[in-house]
Amino acid sequence: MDSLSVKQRRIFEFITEFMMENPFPPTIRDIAHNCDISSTSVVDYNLRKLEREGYISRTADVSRGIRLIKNPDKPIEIEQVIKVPIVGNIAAGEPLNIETQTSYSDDIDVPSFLVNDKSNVFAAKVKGESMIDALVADGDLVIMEPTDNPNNGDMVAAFLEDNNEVTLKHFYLQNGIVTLKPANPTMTPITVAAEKVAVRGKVVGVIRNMSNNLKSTAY
Amino acid sequence: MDSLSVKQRRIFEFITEFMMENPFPPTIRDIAHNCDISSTSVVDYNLRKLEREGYISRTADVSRGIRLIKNPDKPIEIEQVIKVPIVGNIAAGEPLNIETQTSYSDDIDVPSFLVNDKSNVFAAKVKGESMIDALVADGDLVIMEPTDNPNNGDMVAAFLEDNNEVTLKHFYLQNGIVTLKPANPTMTPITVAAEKVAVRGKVVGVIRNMSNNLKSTAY
DNA sequence: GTGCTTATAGTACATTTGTTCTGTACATAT
DNA sequence: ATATGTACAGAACAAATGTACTATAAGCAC
Repeated sequence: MDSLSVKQRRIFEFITEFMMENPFPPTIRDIAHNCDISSTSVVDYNLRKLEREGYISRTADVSRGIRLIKNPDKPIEIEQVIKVPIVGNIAAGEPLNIETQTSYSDDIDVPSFLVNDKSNVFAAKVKGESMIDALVADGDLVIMEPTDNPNNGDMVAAFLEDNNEVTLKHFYLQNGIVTLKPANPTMTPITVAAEKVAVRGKVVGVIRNMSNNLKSTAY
Repeated sequence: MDSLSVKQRRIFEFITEFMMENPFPPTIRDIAHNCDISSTSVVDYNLRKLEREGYISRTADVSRGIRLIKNPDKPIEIEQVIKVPIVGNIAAGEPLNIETQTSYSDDIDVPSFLVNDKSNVFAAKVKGESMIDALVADGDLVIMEPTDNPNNGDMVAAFLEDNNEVTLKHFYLQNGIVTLKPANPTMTPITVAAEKVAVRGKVVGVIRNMSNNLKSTAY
């Protein structure tokens, strides 16, 4: 008596479909008609069960007072898109200042599967071809999660003191020595003392927009 | 008699707020109480005006049958996210069959700025490291717009008859000869006769998810 | 002034819609 | 067999809710 019956699943599915086409939930009778149920009481009966099991929530005495809580089939998808601030540009030779998060809300909508319920992620636009060894092109949008002690193997945005530049590489720390490996195996890694490296964030995603890319990459 | 009155804006705003907190629109009386209107007929009167001006749409005889159409203050933001089907994998040596768009709706939410109001775009997942010269890594999601005659300079998914594989390259056609240039300038281009190349689609975006990338790219 | 439109109020009505009650059928356990 | 719980049907009820009608007041044109 824990899982849902066929009818309950059918009802839940119908409510989901209905709410994709309408900005309001169906009525009890809408459900009855569409799920081949002859009595409103049966719908109520099954809705109570759905509510008890936590799949929906209802507001008493309110027409269409149904809220979808969790989906029995698909994994719970709260929001399919998350707003992420664009904090600036990443470019070799220029520091990436995350603090300069000015009030102008230059946000971007990022698919939630890139962000995995982390709340403090941010985005930066890559300027120049200098990150090409990390498979990141000019104009790419890099989604990052702030951290200053990444795990080995993470792709990070690292500030190199000596070169005075931010670079995207895979991070490996061993015995106080940091090895930064490019994503492209044909390029050679960089090795520096840990004190000379400041990790700004860990890359969780890259978005490349080529739909209005007019520049002919002739070379 | 074209623009909205203060009360109409107030009503529109309340509906918006209400629908941010509830999965259903307010009733006529909800609006009356919250907008300091004493009569349901006045709400109806103003809703009719809002509908005439195109800000909302109503469904007759249906409780809470209000839909928000456009916002008088903020710019219209139709959808910030677009569902795109994932049609399969791109991998060297395997054909990319777009036709195999089975009913299992394996869709993905893509930020609309990648898709630029094109409706028939699709996505494919890249398998293997063979596209690395196009700055595309294993596991990347490639967003494509179907076409068989791309413009010069477009990044395309091209099927090479001789090699029997799909590859991502910049496309250049001249005198019946197709030149496929990798995105990475250090790699060398491929030159083939036009008949030997079948372009499947034009790449409009790339999405890379590294948030749960557990494989250590050790090499 | 008259006539017209706009904006509002009050009220009544009809429909929509959630809730409840009673009854039946079936399976399962005691 | 009796009891119990689940699942459903039908109907009646009450509350929620959209719609319509009438009336009043203010502004504006003529």
